[in-house]
Amino acid sequence: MKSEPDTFSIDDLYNRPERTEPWDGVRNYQARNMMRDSMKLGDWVFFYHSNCSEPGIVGIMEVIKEGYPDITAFDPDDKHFDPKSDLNQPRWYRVDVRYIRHLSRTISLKELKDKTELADLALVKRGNRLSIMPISQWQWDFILALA
DNA sequence: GCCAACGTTGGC
DNA sequence: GCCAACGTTGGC
Repeated sequence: MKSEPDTFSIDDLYNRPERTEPWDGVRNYQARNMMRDSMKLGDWVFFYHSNCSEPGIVGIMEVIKEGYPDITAFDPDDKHFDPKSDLNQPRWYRVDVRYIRHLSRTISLKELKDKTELADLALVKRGNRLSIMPISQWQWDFILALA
């Protein structure tokens, strides 16, 4: 899962009550589908810092609540308000995540791109702007071993 | 700040 | 259903 550290960093997550945060404001259907359908209680997730001086994976968090309607879509004062999201048929979903730990160092995007073993990782594929992407167990283990 | 690579919108 | 225009993402 990506986040811009200027907006919400892994340190921000660490400092939240219960070190927990609803991952709201996502307004992309593919990312929505993953939160609504694929991410399961207890799943571990890499926290990725995007749009910053050193983009890369910085830590690990855990899904502590599976997909449920993102109520920020119903709030006209919210930055991510979507008038087309119906209360009875919500368009957007979110999951809750909890901080697990920082990695011992940032695994930079550059380093991930340089590993031929990770050629199939969605994150390093050209033009991929999705803020939530799948990862295989094998890829997960490989990346963790780099830290 | 630039710009490539998207995703969305809306006229037709 | 097509596609041009527009907005956003995010690396660099």
